[in-house]
Amino acid sequence: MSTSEKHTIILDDFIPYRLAILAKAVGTSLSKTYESQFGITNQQWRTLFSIARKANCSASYVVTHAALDKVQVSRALTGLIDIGLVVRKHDSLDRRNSVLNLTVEGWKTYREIALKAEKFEKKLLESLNQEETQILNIIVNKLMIRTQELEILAKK
Amino acid sequence: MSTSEKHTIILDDFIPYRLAILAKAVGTSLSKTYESQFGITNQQWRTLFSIARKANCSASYVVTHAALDKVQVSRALTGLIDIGLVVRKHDSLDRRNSVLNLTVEGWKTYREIALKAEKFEKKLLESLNQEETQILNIIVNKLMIRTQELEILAKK
DNA sequence: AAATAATAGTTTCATTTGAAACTATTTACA
DNA sequence: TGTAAATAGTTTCAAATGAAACTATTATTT
Repeated sequence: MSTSEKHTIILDDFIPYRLAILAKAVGTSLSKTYESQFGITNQQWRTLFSIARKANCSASYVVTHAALDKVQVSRALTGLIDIGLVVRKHDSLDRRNSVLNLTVEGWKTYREIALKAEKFEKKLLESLNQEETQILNIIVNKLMIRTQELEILAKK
Repeated sequence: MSTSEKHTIILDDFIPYRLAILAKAVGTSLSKTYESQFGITNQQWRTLFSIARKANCSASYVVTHAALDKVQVSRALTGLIDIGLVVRKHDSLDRRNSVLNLTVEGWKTYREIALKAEKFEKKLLESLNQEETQILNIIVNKLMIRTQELEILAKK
């Protein structure tokens, strides 16, 4: 096989690859601001943020809101309850549903992490001008929708 | 703790989260186009593409070029050699280095996957106009650089 | 030249992951 | 009402992961 077998895909220019690399780098960098200090995983902080957003929510709410699967949420909750950041009750009207809330300590931790996360995002976006930041959000929306469309098309 | 403990982070608006969700969705969707058909993992196709890019390369080249760690590359290569897509020799001048190449079958598979990947990317980017596509690339570059800068700052 | 350090790559082992099976409870319908 | 299906969440188990230890080879130092 000769080198005339040329092709066009260069990994560094391939958008799905670039997005994967970028998201991983950003995520790793962010996680350093809370993992060691609070002993909390990515899945746990997403869960924490979801409950902060909606008191008395169920685990299924967290599944949807935090883009985690139910196994991940179950385990994240076990951890958060263990370290006293979350309390779980059961819905008396439908005992299958859990009723989740942050403890006082949970709110405190949440606020600290939220502050750090905001600072991180702010610093990250300092590299973009206002127009770019705006377009970034539009692009992410469009690509999310497009990916879902392609999924549906592929199934047919 | 009352609901006056309001905060500002909404997961859906938080860029690091949005990037993670998007990259995962795009990656999962793309992987469906090759995983089942070719029995190849994400790490394996990245390795395949790197070797296609540079014949006679070493595993370390793949590590850098495909953004994988050396354990991942080692395992990806074992798999690719097993199924006959890659051959490995040793550099006679420095026997620590491997010399990697695609087999005829490897080139064939590569071309088929490259074609699918290109089609996928094309379809994905159809949702953006030309200006947006251009800005997307600029943004990804800027954010990558910025993330590296923040990493360095954090270490100090 | 022998000892030490560095490099390329592999293997091991403990942890993380997620699909599938499971428990508990509620809803649908025969 | 009793049986089947659905839903919420947990546990299990097998596979994927990655840090650290390892092998093999080459480079550097004394």
